[in-house]
Amino acid sequence: MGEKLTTRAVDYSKWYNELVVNADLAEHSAVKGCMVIKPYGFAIWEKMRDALDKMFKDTGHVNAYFPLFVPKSFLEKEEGHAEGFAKECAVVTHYRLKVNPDKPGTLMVDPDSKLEEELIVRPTSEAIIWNTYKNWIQSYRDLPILINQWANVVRWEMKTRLFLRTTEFLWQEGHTAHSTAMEAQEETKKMLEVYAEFAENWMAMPVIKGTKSERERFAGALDTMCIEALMQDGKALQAGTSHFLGQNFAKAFDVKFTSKEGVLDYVWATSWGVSTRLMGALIMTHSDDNGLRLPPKLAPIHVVIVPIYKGLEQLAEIENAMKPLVSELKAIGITAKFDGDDTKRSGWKFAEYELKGVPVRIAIGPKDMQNNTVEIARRDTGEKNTITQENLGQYIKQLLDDIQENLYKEALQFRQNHITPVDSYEEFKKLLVEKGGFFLAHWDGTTETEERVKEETKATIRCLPFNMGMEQGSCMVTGKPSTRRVLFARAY
RNA sequence: CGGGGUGUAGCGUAGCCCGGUAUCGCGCCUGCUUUGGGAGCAGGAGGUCGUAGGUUCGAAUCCUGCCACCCCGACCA
Repeated sequence: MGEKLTTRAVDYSKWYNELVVNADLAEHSAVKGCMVIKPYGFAIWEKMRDALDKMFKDTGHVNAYFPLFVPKSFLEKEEGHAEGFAKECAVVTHYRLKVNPDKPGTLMVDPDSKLEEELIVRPTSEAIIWNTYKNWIQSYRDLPILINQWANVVRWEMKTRLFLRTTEFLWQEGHTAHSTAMEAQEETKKMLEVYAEFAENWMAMPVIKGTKSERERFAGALDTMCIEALMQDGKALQAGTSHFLGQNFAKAFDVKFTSKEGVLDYVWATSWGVSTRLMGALIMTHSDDNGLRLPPKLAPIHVVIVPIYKGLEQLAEIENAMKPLVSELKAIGITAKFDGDDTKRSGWKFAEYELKGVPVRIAIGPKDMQNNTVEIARRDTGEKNTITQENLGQYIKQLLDDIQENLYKEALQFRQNHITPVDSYEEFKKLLVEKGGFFLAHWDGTTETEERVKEETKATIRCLPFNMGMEQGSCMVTGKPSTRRVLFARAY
């Protein structure tokens, strides 16, 4: 981990501020872990959401919506699930306020409005959804159910971090029900693949697919698969998870179906989700010291046109000259913005759009007007070229594709340089500090060893990667026999 | 919840030890000059110094209580 990257990690706050601010309502500490997503930041989220939503639909899923509140008794039903989430729940105990008789002008909770049963603001929706599925499923003919929900959830973490761990966050959660274990397992894997494809093709962020160790597994799941990404400061980030829930929730909520053969059995389940954390991942994967670098597929604005002019007449002249280009780009699906704001100087605009991560900038001034040229700058490399105005549309289309690909290549290169096989615990500890990134090491498969590593180094097992062959070896910590390497890293 | 620290303009700060009505930068407003990489100059607006009390002729400064926030640990997508 170089000095520069450390600095850059700190500076993310500046880029974040373009997109989002921490909620700071009346300096109330309770909402400081929440965030206000500004329009530009939300536009990026919408792009991500739309792309994912289409992928879900293309794989046979439909959207629905379930209640925000989960009765406490529902949450209790699946034991592992309940224990996993108990410590981070916001709880509704009353339903009414009244004017405080002792302190006029202030409100107090009306003690007469105490709820019989507390309501939990959903930290995730398995409980409320499985309580609903119970009524929807009787026969194998009712299966599978392939539902996704776009929603907000609340997890009252002790420590929050913008985008990566906010108290309230936006996400999607898929909840599916199947008649066989195999079908549910296939679904779990399928959705993980969808996430991986989205991360790599849309976010230009390479990920490692794998299975979580028992310790890191989702509360209530039999198996958790994940995609793990590497941030520029050498820390790993879990970017998405897909869980095989077995029959745990069906048993907890008594969801049975009659099979074709007339046998009564519990339903098999999966759940999977990604959140606004992905925006953090996007920023921390591609940003440089000048701000964001957005992959064109997720950029709200693809091209910004900055006029350089003296006087409003010249501005109007340039704007007119650029109108056909804006239309041409629009026709081929490229969003272009002409920034004719006369209250900002061109140099200011250059810096501003770099901060915002707009992939392509066109600058055009009197010289260009005379020569029938424009200056084109690409955000990823900073490269600037003066080119003729002929065929600009096609040129830009190609350029955007190049930028998308280049961002992925750069990130992949960085990650490849930061996957280090290690065979001794000493080497592991040394390189973890000096180099950072992912480490492939042998592990004896026990939770005790995993916990010891975490305690001593703050690194955890990110996953047991797919597509990694068996290999005889010995655990780097205990020396006990091991049949495969697993992926370690310090993580967010 | 334990240990440490800090509250001064929209933001970031100096002043506090050693009491005399608050400094500087960014931002904001006005004017002129500028405009091919976050403009320059001049003028201006904006502060119950976290809060309640105490000491004092006089408190941002000293004392006490309260509140809030930040950092380190326990939790975690």
